[in-house]
Amino acid sequence: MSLRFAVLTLLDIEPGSGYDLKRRFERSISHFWSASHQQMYRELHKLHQEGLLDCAEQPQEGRPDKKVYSLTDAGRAALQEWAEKPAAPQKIREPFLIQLFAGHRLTSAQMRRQLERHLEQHRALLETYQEQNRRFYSRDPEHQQRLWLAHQPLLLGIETEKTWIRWAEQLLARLDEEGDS
Amino acid sequence: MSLRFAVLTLLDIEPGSGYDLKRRFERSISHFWSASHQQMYRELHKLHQEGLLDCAEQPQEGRPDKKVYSLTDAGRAALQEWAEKPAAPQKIREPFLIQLFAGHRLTSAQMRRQLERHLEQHRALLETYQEQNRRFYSRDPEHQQRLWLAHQPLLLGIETEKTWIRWAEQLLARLDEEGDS
DNA sequence: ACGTACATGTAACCAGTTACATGATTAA
DNA sequence: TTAATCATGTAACTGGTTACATGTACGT
Repeated sequence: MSLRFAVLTLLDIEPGSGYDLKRRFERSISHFWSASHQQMYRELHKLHQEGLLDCAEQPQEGRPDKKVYSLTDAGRAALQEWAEKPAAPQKIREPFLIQLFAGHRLTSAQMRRQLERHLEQHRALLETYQEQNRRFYSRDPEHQQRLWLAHQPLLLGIETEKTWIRWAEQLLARLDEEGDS
Repeated sequence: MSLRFAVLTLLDIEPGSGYDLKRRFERSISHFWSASHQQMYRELHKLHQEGLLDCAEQPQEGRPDKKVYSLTDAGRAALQEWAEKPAAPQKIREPFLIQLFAGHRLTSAQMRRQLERHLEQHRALLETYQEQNRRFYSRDPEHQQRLWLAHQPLLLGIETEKTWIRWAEQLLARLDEEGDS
């Protein structure tokens, strides 16, 4: 259910084509929800069929035609209704933690490598989040004011990554203490 | 792919039936990976077919027969191989953050209600995690020593929940400041 | 000649959820 | 007699991933 409302939300802010949407997804929603272009197109067709979206075909020169989607009244109503409803909190799904759980099958050196690899990945992710954060604060105050709510997930992302990194560093320190036991 | 290795990991620690597995899942792995009993049975059948599991049928009195699964050599090899391999870090998938993103469709009172509802849920989750943590530390030192690695995901869960709660509280405070703008 | 951006799709498959089905035992 | 626990499953559906397909334009 979530993808459809992510799509409706983006098109509510500004109409666009499937291709457009994909890019806007990557720049914003992808921090907390991702989707491939195939999913996007499938969802757009379904939403169109159900009458939640209008579709205007725009012929273009030298490029494939564009299908520009926008919300119908029914679409806006559906989005509104969903936005007010409680959303079920998701559980963590992290394969790496299953590997930790299976840790008795690894030597402590292998375990270290696994942890260090993940640390690297999370540090890199933190870096890109912080970069995006800096970009946000370097824009004009009007922009910051207008989009402050939409900016909050990024802040959560930053804090979550820091938490993960702290945890992994402590675990590494503990692995050192324990030696090869 | 993760479910199959979660199953293999649990059966590597101790053989058991599908029903057993389900309960052990709930007590341990479910903090970071969940599955329904249907998924479990399906996975067990597949793993058995592929020769990664042995199955011993145990007739019981007054109860349905039990199928006790345990790893074959091939199963242990597959688990080992997977445990050494890098695991792709998962992205956050949190519908609530999409709702935040669609925040312009809500009044700030509605937004407050949504946030408070989520805060409650995360506080409750933190409580149950901390309860499990206390139980762990109340057990004998030998037990703590033996399972310290498997206990780490719970610590991560606790810190993650705290982070979430801090973030939501700050957001609430900010909503108050902004008033009904 | 090669890659990237623009633009849209089909098909097959895998993973996860929901609903339904069966049937004995035990404790309130 | 009602609900919970033990124990295993089928079927239909929804959501997500991977692979494949097509074709122009523009820069290097």
